[in-house]
Amino acid sequence: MAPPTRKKAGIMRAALADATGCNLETIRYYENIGIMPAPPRTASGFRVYDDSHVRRLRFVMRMRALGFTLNEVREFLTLVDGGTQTCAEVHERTQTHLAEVRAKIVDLERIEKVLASTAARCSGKNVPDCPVLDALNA
Amino acid sequence: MAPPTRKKAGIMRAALADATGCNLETIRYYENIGIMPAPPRTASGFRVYDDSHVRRLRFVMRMRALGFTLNEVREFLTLVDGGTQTCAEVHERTQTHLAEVRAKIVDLERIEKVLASTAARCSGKNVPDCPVLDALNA
DNA sequence: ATAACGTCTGTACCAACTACAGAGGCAAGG
DNA sequence: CCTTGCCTCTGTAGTTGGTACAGACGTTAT
Repeated sequence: MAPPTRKKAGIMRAALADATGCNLETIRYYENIGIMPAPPRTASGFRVYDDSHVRRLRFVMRMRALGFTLNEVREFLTLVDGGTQTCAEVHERTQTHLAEVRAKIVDLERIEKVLASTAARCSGKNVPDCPVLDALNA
Repeated sequence: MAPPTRKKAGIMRAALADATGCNLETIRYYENIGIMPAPPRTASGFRVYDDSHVRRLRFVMRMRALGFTLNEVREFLTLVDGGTQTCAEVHERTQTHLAEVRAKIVDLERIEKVLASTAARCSGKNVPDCPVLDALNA
């Protein structure tokens, strides 16, 4: 029943996509740009993934969901892979990213205010004279 | 002293960039994708802009600064150029965009919370065990 | 045997620019 | 007159983070 080796089952690309929710093509893309390691292949050239790939891809996807760029993901992975990472380094990068996120929020809130107040001046009627366009032209 | 025609002075690309704060290359790009009209040229092929171009480019830049996509800009410009635009249409598109901006803010605030609370669990000390990475791996 | 998938590769496409190479225009200095 | 130097022109490639083909194989089921 058990195959010759007891090593992790081994799944193919579509199964990895299923297991992680990642897009099929994105997996290959991540391999190409060095975010995911090149997995072993079957004799006929098919990629074979295991639990470690599932874990790594989930890690990547969590960082992306938190708005980290792929470069930032790469840096984190380097720290992790090197085994020499310190909490201090990770903390600092996270704080930097947090500051960027907060800056974006401030920016969007400024935009929100302008849009809301401009739109509020609009009658919404079918008239050719529009305060929104006037504001943009001013 | 006055040139044969009294038409607007006529400025070149770099001057338009200066007048608007737009990047030099972006002006040509906007022309290529139909956001800016192709201006008249000198005999030797240099683009000659006037006040109308300055106004249009400023309009585009304001919309971009408010987070509208170039497609949205194009739509607004079509409404304006057609002369048939109604305030109602402009208002609706602005409201749609406003809703998108608000959704982005909500999204970023969620990210901000996760990042802040995760980072807060971090000692910041030079230890190899990192709660941030643990959280990303969980 | 053959249909119906799955996987492989490379490549092109999206937004919204930015940058660069290589050619040519144009004015001023020597 | 010629050169220097800056301007403009064109097309094309690079950026980020993917997505989507096309066309060629591999694998499995009937």
